[in-house]
Amino acid sequence: MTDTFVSNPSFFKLDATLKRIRNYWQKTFDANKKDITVDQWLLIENLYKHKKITHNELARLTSKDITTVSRIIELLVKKELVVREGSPQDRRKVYLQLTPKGSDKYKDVRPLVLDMRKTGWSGLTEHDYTELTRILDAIYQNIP
Amino acid sequence: MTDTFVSNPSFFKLDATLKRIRNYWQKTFDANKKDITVDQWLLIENLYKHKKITHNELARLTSKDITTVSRIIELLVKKELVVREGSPQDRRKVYLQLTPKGSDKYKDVRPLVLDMRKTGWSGLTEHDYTELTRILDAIYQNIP
DNA sequence: TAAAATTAGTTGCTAATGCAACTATTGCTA
DNA sequence: TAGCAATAGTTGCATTAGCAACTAATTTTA
Repeated sequence: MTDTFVSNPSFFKLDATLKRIRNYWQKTFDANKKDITVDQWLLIENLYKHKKITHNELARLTSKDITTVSRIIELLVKKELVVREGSPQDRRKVYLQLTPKGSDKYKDVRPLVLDMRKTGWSGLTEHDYTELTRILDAIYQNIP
Repeated sequence: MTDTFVSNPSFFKLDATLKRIRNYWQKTFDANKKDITVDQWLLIENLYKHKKITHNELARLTSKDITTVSRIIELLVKKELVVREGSPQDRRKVYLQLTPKGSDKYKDVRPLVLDMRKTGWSGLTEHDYTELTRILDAIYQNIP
């Protein structure tokens, strides 16, 4: 790998792309009055798939800090989309679950998300997706 | 593009990779007592390259909101790494410039950044870099 | 079994993000 | 030229991020 290559700002491009996607998603949520943020959506998506998990597990699944998860969940509880339920076996643990309202929110928002993913990937191939995944995974693994 | 493909969480992977990189950079800055954040570095890097620019131009160059730039600059001014200088021609404009201390900071931190980029890309080829750039640019352009 | 270490989660703090609303200045236009 | 629109930047607000320090509960170990 040459020096000119190394000096190229890939971090910046990653950051810029992600910000653009995040912004597009948020604007679409807002325009459709979904009353939800992008990261709140990510948590709801994972809670829908995994039914009943703890803050810690949700943090691992979403690559978020547990403090961040804790605070986003706080907001979702206030919106009555999530309930917390202490574990009787291990009283340190708190299980999280979508409420019926939370499940409805998931089903309501999901089509929008699929549409936006389609938009982002239009003109690109499955091979492109494989390549992106491979390269990002490699970078991820390279970092100590 | 198939539906299974579209439902794959590329946003999440981008987010996770970027967070990992950012975290690695910040920890390296901290371990070497550089007293700087990743985004503060990005602004310093751009100010070093462009010498004398406004908040607006810096925002465009870094893909940041102008309010974000304004506040990060505030911190850099407090650290005496940047000076603000009003334009006599257009009194709305404020030009930004690195102080000598700011230039020194750039030269001091830059080797660390080059090293970290090398680490992130180890085992990958220039073609991989080209592919990543191409795919991210395509996604960026796809977003309305 | 008592003490120490680990684990789950919360709270305080600082920073980055982006929208809306605001001030100040400049440019445009009727 | 008076008035309106556009531009540059700041401030207020809510959200996400992550580290450190903390409480509470459980597990390990001496």
